[in-house]
Amino acid sequence: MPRQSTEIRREQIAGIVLEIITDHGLESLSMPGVASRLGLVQSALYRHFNNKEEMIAAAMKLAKSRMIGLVLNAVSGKSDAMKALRSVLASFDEFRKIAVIFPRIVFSLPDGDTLESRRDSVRQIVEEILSNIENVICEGQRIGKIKKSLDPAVVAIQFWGILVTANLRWHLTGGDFDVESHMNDAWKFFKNAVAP
Amino acid sequence: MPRQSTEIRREQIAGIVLEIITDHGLESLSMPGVASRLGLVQSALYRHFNNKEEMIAAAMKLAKSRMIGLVLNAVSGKSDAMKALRSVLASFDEFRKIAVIFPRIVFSLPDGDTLESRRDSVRQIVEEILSNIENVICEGQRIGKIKKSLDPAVVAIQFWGILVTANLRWHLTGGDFDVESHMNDAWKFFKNAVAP
DNA sequence: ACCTGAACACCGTTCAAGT
DNA sequence: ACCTGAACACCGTTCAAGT
Repeated sequence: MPRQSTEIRREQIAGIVLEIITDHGLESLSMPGVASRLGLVQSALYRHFNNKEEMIAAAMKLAKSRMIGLVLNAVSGKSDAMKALRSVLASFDEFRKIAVIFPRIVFSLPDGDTLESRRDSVRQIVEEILSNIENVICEGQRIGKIKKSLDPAVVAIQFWGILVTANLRWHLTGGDFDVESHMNDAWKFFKNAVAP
Repeated sequence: MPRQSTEIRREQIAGIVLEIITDHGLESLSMPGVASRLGLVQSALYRHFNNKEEMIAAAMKLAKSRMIGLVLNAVSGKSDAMKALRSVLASFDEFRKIAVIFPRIVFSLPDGDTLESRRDSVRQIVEEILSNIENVICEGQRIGKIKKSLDPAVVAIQFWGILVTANLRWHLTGGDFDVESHMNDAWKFFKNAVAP
């Protein structure tokens, strides 16, 4: 493998780190592992990142942009707010693939500052997603599909709960559970709860 | 620290491991760390457990019994099903303290069999909790407080979602969020959705 | 039966040295 | 400017040896 500029190496490393965390978890992420995928020696990584934590942060940034893109893509161009929300649930499989890394990060718990900065980056992503969903819900209230007395923030969290519980069930069962049923059931429950 | 029987050592170790995972996370769990808390040398632990994984399993078993106890305690002796459910939400703070370890385990992702056996133990616990909640919901349907057309399993998962999202929010914000508001809002939403 | 101490392979990080 | 190779402290596990 030829020499590469730090700019390119940083991108390569972020991609590999994200892939490893997504497919094999944080515990399987090792400097020798990342380095060998690039045909390098582990110490070479320290030219491009100060430490492992910064490599993880770069991977998180990548995941964030993919995640936001996914949500925006799901809701955009839908004829009304309820269809947009349903479409977010429908893209759960892509959602889930990107989202694994967030609980892994949040619940990994190293100590002190490291913890806080990891957690903060996930919190920002979740807040951005929730705010996007909140917008859709407001739109739903405007067109009279969602009860106006409900607080959009509360509804957004309940909606987010559908994705979160599905994600947990998926990981608890190793993917062996009926996603479609979960979504249908949860959606019916949700729709009934928000109906004017 | 004097010599102790394997029986006593296993209990001591399980307690210490659970405490470390709960307070500092799986990453901070080290053989030297556990051993020193008992005034032992790390290799001494291998007399009582075959490896680190079995120590974690013992800690999980401890957490399971505490968790089930908590739920049973919250629902028992309540005058009706809705009060029992609300009381589960009210005990969130204790719930959360015990429950941290589950996502930590589920999302830690070591490889292969280890993963599967860790995940399975958490799945069993979640299923047991869900089945307890389902029973309460059936009771609620019997006394006419919950719409009879709803599938108790679906309602149980929606209810579980309240705890799960609260737990996530708690960890995302480092405990700096209004639990009571979350519970009040979510409960109102839930109650409205299940009302006959 | 319970524990110690030395050893091994592995990991994250540093640093001097190569090109 | 990018990379290698040796070194260090740390971890999980094994094993022979102590009492």
